[in-house]
Amino acid sequence: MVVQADEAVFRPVRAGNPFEETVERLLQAIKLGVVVPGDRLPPERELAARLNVSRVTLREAIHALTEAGYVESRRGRYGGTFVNEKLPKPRRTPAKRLARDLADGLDDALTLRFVLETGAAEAAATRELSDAERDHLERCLADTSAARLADYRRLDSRLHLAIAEVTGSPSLTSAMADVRMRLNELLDAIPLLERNIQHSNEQHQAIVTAILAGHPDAARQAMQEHLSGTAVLLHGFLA
Amino acid sequence: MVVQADEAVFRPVRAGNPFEETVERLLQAIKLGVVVPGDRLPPERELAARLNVSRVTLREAIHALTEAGYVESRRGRYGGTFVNEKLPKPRRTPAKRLARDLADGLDDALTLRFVLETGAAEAAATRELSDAERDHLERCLADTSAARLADYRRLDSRLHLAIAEVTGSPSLTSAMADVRMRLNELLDAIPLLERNIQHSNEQHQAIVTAILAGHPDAARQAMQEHLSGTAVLLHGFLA
DNA sequence: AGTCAATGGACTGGACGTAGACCAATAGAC
DNA sequence: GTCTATTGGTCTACGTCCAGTCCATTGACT
Repeated sequence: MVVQADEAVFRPVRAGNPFEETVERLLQAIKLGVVVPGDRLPPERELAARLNVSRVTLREAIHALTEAGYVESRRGRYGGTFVNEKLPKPRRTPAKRLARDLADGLDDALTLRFVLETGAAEAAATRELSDAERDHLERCLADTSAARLADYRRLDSRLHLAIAEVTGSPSLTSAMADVRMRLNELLDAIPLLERNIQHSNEQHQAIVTAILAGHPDAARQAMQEHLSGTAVLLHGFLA
Repeated sequence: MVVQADEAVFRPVRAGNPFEETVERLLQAIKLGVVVPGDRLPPERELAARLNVSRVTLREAIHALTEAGYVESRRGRYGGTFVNEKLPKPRRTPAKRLARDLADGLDDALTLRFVLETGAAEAAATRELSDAERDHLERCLADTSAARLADYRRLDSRLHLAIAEVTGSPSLTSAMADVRMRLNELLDAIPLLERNIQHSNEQHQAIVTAILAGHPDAARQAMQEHLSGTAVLLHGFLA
């Protein structure tokens, strides 16, 4: 039984090379809706510094995303790298890959997500929120409600991330972003239905209302119900 | 308000160089009680593979820990790298460093810890536990209760980690190990009192009992009370 | 006493990542 | 129209890290 803690502590120090990690991060920003189509990424020099990567490596990552159709770069003053208006469709992950992920860590990811998201909802409802934070939450909620089917996953992620943001804990936000990326890959394999969206929107409303009203228990409860939906969906489709 | 999510997503891809990260990981294993004095670390070749680091880099890290007095290496078959019986005292972090950490991320770390640990306690109580897992939990609880003052922090960490382990989610365990390392540095600056320990042990007992009985709400509640103790302690001493 | 498998210790060539300087283009300011 | 600050694009010299190989040592087993 020392085994399990070993696994956690002696896990890889770094997942891949800096290039791959950087690509993953930029994809995270796009797929989780942190930067939306039309947005400009920070200048290469600044972004490289923030990611703690050399400019060369960052440029290679950007180049890869350009080839994949996610971004476009323009030179000159007031130039920069911009997120495309038309994002490429997520390609369906091969079934073999899904099966591996399933055996590997579906329950792991779902457990962690449950803990992080219900905890974030509770923590957000506990805190005293500024006006800007309240506006931000409501804006994200409205955006998600109005989202078309193609944009739904992205704006839904953005809303959940916004809840993490208003806890005031960047580490919590990062952790949630990471686990969401892991799950989104699996979710992309599952069809998104109109009535699921409607139900989802109602739950979002309940969650945000509880947070803004400062009701931690209600917020946690609402988030818990919301998450159980996708959890059974994933288990149903993949198990 | 896009700022906060930016910070989370565009955070550094890697904290330091592989050498530093590796040292940090090995220290984590020792300081959180995953490996105890007298234990042998996995062979260099295996450990390097698991950490995804070259053997050279791992050896440099081990060398650093040897110099610092944490481990000792012996050659030959049945040799290896062993954790010293007498561990070096954690050196008091300079007040300036503490002040920085305080401003930087005390609330961040405390929020994340709260979310992870209460969530872990709840998740552990929700799961069906194997006999081995129940034994492991009780063993860790007993070890902590019997701990002498000098060993308390380490065995306490080990117990909390054990709770994460029995959730069955390695990612959750890793996340808890990381945030605990961040907080332990601060806790080392605070004197440990006998009566705090006694109180702590009673709370541990309540938490483990609730988990073994399969009472998620009680487990969460007990953990919440347990954590609030050190939270106010830290705020009191550092704020 | 001898054997041998497992382990730490040491070396080398090559790939990858970095830092820093410099070039090229662009759009607004004047 | 010209200037100029800002941004992406390119190149070079240097460090770090890695994969692979071989050596040195040890202690249990025969």
